[in-house]
Amino acid sequence: MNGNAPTLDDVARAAGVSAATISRCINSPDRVAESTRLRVQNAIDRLGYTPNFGGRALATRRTNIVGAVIPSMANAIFAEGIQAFQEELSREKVTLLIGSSNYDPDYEFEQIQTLISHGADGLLLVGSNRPERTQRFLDARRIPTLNVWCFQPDPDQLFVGFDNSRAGADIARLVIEYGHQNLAIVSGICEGNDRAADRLAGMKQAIGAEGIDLEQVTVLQTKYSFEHAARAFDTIIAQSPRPTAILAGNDVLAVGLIERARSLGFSVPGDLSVTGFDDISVAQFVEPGLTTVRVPQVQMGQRAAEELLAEIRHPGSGKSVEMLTHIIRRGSLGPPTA
Amino acid sequence: MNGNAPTLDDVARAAGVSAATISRCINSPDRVAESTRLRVQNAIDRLGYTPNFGGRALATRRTNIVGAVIPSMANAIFAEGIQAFQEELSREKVTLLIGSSNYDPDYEFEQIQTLISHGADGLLLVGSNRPERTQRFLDARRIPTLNVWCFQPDPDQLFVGFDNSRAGADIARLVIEYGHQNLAIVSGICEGNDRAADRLAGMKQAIGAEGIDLEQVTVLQTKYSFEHAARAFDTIIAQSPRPTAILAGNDVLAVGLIERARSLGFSVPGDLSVTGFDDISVAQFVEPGLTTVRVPQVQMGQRAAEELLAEIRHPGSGKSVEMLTHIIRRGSLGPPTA
DNA sequence: AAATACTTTGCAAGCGCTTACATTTTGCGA
DNA sequence: TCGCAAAATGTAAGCGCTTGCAAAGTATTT
Repeated sequence: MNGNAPTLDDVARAAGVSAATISRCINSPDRVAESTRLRVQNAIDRLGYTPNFGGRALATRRTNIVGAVIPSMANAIFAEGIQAFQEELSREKVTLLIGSSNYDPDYEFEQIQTLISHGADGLLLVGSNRPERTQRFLDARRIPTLNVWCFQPDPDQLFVGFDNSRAGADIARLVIEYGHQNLAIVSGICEGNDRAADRLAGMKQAIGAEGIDLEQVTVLQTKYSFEHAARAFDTIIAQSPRPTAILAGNDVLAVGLIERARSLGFSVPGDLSVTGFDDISVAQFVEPGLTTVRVPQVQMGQRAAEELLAEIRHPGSGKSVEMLTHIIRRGSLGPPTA
Repeated sequence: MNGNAPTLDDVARAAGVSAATISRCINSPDRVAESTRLRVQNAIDRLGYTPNFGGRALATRRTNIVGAVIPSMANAIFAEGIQAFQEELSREKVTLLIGSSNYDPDYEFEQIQTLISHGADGLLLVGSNRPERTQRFLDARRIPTLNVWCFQPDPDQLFVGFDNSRAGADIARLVIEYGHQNLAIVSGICEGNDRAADRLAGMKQAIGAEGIDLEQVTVLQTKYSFEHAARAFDTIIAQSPRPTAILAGNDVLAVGLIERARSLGFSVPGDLSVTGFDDISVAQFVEPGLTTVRVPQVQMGQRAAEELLAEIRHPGSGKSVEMLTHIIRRGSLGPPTA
């Protein structure tokens, strides 16, 4: 905040009216006479006045800020959704405060505290299972909170997301339909990440239900990076019998797997099929295109903004929304070669 | 902000001291006697007190928030840099407020106003040429501001970036070295985007300097999307003589060009070379890999945070930093086939 | 024991804004 | 022309916090 920024009083003096009138010009223009409003507007422009945030927050007990804590900004997965979220918010003159947790629950808690101490009127969080401590803090503060990227039929919380488990099951089923019997899964790290855990659980459940022995399915958990995926690939390819399809918990992993496969001379899907999850934009630019689960990020972001704002303005009025995912078929999944 | 949140006075009453003492316990603990501090801390914990942000901001005229306005969050180009920026900030207990401008100067101005009215102590902006009006506003407010993604030897402004023009020239020169004489450029829209404009200018300058007639070089400006790039490709490929290389102002455009080329049956770089700019992660996953200019996003973000914080804490102490780019050679650029 | 310096605490004045209430101005019907 | 309701504006009391200054309490020195 700047020392010499003009204040309401400065504007009032310049326009020859009282501070209250200026305030009204800004907050409820129709309660002010046309002529004064013009004069005031003029003074505001001339002085370059912007309301002081602290003063306003103090007086209204509202900040018009909402906070979001996402696992990482560097990840394309969240970028589009958060962009949509913020566009929707700014339409309502609400500003977004962003923190990122690096997939670490402790760090997430810290970020949540920061956001709240900075006056966030509400919070957008990714996923829903967080440590007791975090949950307690949130409950105590009664800050409107909305969870995205997952969905649970819990009436005490707000969700705008989808069923990761079901989506995981869907894609696993598709792979099996193609005739694959020898599978491997490369998942993200499940600890502290319910989306990853649910996807994995869904996949396993479907695989089991299709009569494949889960003992025979290699499951690796690894960080979301091309390099880690490559390493995972090396482990998997060394096994015998060698899997004919790898289900990845995430497109980044899938792309990493494909790249590694190709650079080692394997053909995808000839020697090996790969599926992803999320449908980030790279998915259509790898060779072959990635068969993956499309997540409605943009809608999710928009809808999340709507519901969170509703909840903030009229507690109790925000609603949970379950969104649907669907599978995008591209070249990376094919039938196994005998 | 919550209605029933405990205030300083509540804590004061609970601890049996004055509000001032509580405030001191929080902000300068060593000016308070050990015994009282303990008692106060106890009361704070018991009541679950957190300082009210508005009150504090009002009293200290500081928010510990910095704002950033980036063209788009959906664009991978900015994601990594901003992530690094925010990590660096949060190390210093400073929070990031983000706005996005959608490459629209008016909207950018609006976002800047929002950020400032929300109390941002400083601002990170992308690029440097903005409308008179915006600049005037910024100057009037004397808000510490730092520009990234570009560099100018202007002592009155802070830059942490690189010379887009030089980088553009570099890549153009490389293409010509490969033997291309028939060139086309697909640039981003230059209006209101000095990075795009500088890159284009640098390319043109280098092309001219190498003795190629600029009149013969088709230059298209288009939005940053795969679709727009595809359309640009169609225009270019219809020309005669047909260019043997296309210089893109950005990796998104380059990837779009390559995809379109391949889907129309052209071989890259056999029939046509393509170069990009930025080295976003897709660049290494397209087929062929994209020859492009690597921009040190992460360092830029980190360094920007350091310098901006310096400038905020001690006006005048922030320094401009010029970073270097270098060309990453991958398969998309090859010699022209006669 | 008195004088001095230092530490610890309290008092109270804002910081810039909103808003209930009071006051003034305006418009309009009688 | 007057009276009155409605519209426009002003007054002033906070919102929760920090901080300069003053007061009170303690320790140290003479």
